Amino acid sequence: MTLSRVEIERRLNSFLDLCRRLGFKATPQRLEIFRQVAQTEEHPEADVICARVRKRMPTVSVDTVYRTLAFLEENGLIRKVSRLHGSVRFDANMQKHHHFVCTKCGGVWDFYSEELDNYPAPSEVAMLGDVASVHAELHGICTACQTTQ
Amino acid sequence: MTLSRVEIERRLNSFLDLCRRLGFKATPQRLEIFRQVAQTEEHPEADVICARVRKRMPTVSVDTVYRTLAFLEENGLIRKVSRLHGSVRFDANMQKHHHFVCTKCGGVWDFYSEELDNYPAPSEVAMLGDVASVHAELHGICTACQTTQ
DNA sequence: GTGGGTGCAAATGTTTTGCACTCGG
DNA sequence: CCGAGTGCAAAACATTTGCACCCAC
Repeated sequence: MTLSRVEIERRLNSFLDLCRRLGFKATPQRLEIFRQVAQTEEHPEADVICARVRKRMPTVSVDTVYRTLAFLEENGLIRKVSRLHGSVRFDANMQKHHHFVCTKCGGVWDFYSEELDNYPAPSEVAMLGDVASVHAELHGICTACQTTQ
Repeated sequence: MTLSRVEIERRLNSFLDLCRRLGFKATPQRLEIFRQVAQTEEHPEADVICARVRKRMPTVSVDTVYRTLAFLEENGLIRKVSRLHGSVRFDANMQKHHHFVCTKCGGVWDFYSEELDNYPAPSEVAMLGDVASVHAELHGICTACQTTQ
């Protein structure tokens, strides 16, 4: 699936819509930063986004980029593609396994699933490359956090 | 699955084995750092590991912890459970989707799979909590990196 | 006009690096 | 012994914050 002009347009409109609905300011900086994320499928990092934005708007500061990305994420326009609550963790379990992550407390539990280990990649993926391993992350609320309300 | 004394023992032995086989030094620092990762299932972050190591060996420096974790990872004793190739990336695709990650160039591609979206969590997981979403990451080598050798 | 947003600079937190010293094999 | 490994301090990053100024509404 390639990103169509129509889809990019739709995304930009949903940004303008959000601002209109909730009274946020649709500043040129915000629009440009969002455009740089919305018009690509390559999941760029913050510094890459910053560099691209600055090509068109050289005065935009790094912190505006970070603040805007946080703003866009809070309002559901973009997603941070990071795993396990954002920080690097270490695991001495070298068996094939998957993770259940509690989105409330950040706790992580291992679980095993041959079904996931042997998940046959769709042809779509076969065209992209050879799959060597599968790792799934299930997000939800753990029982402890459910009872603690 | 809880971590048994036997399993911890096995892990520590595989560390000593590695050092013996490949001529690395089994220093007390390395052993203690590895023990802290090997004896828990909670996937601790670097600073947590550092703090725990220092309880028993107060003089261990932060950089030794980082260097040792890197050393252990390079030699397949632990895994870094981290974000897509180490850095936080952003994605404006808000549909349910999954990622194919090239372990060579770090490229990330989206793909869709209803099968994964609707993956029924095993009872093991149902006991841990309620699953709200599934995200799979397939790792492999992309076609471009395969041809570039 | 005015408050939400921005830019700057400085602070913070995390990971890496250079170098001299140490100690495990 | 002697070179791999460590400790220290400083550097290199990435991200956040305080504050004065500005411009979208």
